Amino acid sequence: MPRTIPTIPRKSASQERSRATVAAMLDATARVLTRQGYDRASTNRIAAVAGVSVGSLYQYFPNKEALVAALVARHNREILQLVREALTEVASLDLPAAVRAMVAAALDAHLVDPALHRIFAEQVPRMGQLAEIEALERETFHLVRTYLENRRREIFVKDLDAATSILVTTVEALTHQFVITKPDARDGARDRFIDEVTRLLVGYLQPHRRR
Amino acid sequence: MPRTIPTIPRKSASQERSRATVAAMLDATARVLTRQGYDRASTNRIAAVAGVSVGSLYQYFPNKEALVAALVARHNREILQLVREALTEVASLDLPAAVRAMVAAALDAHLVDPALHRIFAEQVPRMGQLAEIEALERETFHLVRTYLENRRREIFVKDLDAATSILVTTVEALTHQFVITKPDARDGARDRFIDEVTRLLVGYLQPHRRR
Amino acid sequence: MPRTIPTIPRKSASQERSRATVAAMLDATARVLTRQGYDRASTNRIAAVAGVSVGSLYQYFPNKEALVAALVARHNREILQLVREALTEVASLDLPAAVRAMVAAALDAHLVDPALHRIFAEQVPRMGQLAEIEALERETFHLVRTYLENRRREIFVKDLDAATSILVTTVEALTHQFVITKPDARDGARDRFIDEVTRLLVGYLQPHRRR
Amino acid sequence: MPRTIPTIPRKSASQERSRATVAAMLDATARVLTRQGYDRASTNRIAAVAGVSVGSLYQYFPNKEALVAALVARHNREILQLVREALTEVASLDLPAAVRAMVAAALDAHLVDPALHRIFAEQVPRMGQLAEIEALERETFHLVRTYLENRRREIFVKDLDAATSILVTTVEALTHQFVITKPDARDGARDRFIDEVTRLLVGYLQPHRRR
DNA sequence: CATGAATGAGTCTTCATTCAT
DNA sequence: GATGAATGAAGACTCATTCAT
Repeated sequence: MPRTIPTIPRKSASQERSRATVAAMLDATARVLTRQGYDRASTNRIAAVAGVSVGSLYQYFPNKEALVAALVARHNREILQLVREALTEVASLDLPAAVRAMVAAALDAHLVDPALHRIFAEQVPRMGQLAEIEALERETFHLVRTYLENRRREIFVKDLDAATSILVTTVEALTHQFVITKPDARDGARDRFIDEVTRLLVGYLQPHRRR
Repeated sequence: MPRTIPTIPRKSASQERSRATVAAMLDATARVLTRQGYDRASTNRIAAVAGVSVGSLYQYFPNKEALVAALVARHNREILQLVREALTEVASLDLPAAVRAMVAAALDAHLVDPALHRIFAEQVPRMGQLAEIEALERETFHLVRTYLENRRREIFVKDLDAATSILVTTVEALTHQFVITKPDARDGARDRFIDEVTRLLVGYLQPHRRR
Repeated sequence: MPRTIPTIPRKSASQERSRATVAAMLDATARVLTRQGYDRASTNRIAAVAGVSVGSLYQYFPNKEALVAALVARHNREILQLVREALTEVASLDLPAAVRAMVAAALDAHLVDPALHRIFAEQVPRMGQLAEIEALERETFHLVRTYLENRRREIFVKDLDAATSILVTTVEALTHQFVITKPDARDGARDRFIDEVTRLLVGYLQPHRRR
Repeated sequence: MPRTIPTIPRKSASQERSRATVAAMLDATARVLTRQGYDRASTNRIAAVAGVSVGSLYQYFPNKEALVAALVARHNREILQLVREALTEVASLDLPAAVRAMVAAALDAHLVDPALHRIFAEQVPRMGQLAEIEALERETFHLVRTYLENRRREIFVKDLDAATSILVTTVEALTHQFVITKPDARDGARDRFIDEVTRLLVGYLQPHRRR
């Protein structure tokens, strides 16, 4: 009996091209967004940069918002990937090591595309309401909360939700600011930053411990 | 005792009217900005809401950016006022009390006009580069740093600048988030929030202390 | 006592200019509509023909539909004027003379701007729903019905509404068709046409009479 | 007697499929036209509704106009069928019966697809110039004229062409209006309508007769 | 023949800004 | 100084049509 050579089904040519086209569009969106800002990012300009016609762009995205949302989604997928991995590996670590890993992961996440991240944060209207953003926040919250829950005996907090929220928000804000203000930080500065943030948060979660 | 006739030179009628007109324009800007968002805030709409003609608006502001910048400046003056007062009164307090006061002041600052604050933070392009914002940040940084400097012996930090930055950024981020997500928080929730943030920061600055 | 010279309040310069501008826009709309058809009548083209900028056009009309509606309204005012006058004068005439006058008035109405009338009838979407059209139809119907009511004894119809409707529709259709197919008809042809239509309708309303 | 094997050459599979495809396209056109109006009826939308690709559509029709024209032609064929049959059967009838039959036929014709008919009449640009429409009008005119010619002695008209034109136009207009304004008319209303129109026209053609 | 992705001219509409009154 | 009509560049989006696969 002839063994059928297993064939991972090739994406049909058209599908592949589609994918490439969409990717090019998102790349162009990111590029225009970071180079020119949200206001100047017109669909025509984006299409031009992507090397396609506006018409094609509208074949894939019903409107400008959807285009930006798709870019946010793609960006978030990358970040979520990092965050998930980091928080998975963290499960067995003790709190200081875990917090340190989280902060490091947050930094990595912000360094995926700092300029883009900044535009998202500062200029995209109704960014917060985007389903993608809410999902990312929810999942991050959930992952962190789960970790803390497992370590409940080691930490000191009345309200786990509140603590999670403070943890997540603080890490995000400090990381964001660090990346914005010190885009060229060397490893040394980076490590010192991580140390400090870790100390801040561990001190909050484990006030009893002498350090 | 003869009552002193107030001699502080009255602003001339026209100057006073000017002020009122400008105030009306800024009010209108704030109103339109919060009601409709940055994109929909056209100068014509703002002028209409202010009850003046576009022409008049351009008599006072060379362009839309300047208009928004002026509003930012006015808003910042209010906030800076609060912050200054709080940080002045704080000078004599010990660290926990001082931090608590700072957090409370930050909350008050955010509650001056949360909706407007949010628009500024999320939609105004190149907000960060505005001279007014940088000035506010610089002054806040400086005030906080001065306080910490005076208490240097009581606190544990290697790098005072870094600590100040972490303090300011963390307070800002947590406060912002609190105001955004819990706009209707009662005093109880508010106090608990302040407690937590204070504990977070005092634990960072005074790790040796038992609490 | 100095007699105040009675001054018919001049329209202020700006108002007058406004009027002229709006008139120019409607003229241009009519022109483009008849020359190029509804599809080709873009707001930019109309503005260009009117000698104003698109922006100005949108200062007066919120969208293309409103522009066309305004033109319809203006056209209708002229027509309604004719119809009203004719039907007022007709009150004292006997039926044959009255019908003849109505038909003549309808012809005049159609000759106000036959090409435009045609475009309205054939190409403007949802023309029938326009308030202006419905109003014109309603008033015409009412005027005719009132006349017929006053002559009720002389005419033979069971259902006055139905008869009015038939009268109005028939006159409109025949007139329309005459103007379309014989745009250059001489007086002779015109009179013969009026004769025939009159005979048609009088025969319907007064079947008993020998003619 | 040997049964004749039917030899009428079956359309080849492909020809049959072609026909079906074209029919589907025209159905889709009609559907989109009545559902969305002429403006919104894009070729892509039509193709989608027809379940074919735009490309296929352009294989059969060189452009949008041709597509609409073909639909008009198909619709006209149905109507012409009705009209022809009616006017053929009418040949032997006396005038009142004949007119009544014509009006009834016109009504039937309008009820083939009233919504589509309306779109044709109100929105399709340059509808009147379409060869299909002119042909339909010409043939109708001719059929009616022939009938009247055969009855010349019984009717009173100076100009047979003019009379035919009045007859045809009036029936068309009244029928159209009836279908538009009373789409749900019961048989009673329908019969009364036919009565009135018949009386109108017979009175015109046979003024001498007492009725 | 069929497909449907791609095209890009053209549409409606908005808005910062100017300037004659 | 105030007014607000006018401007026109620019933006989002559509759609008839083509053509490589």
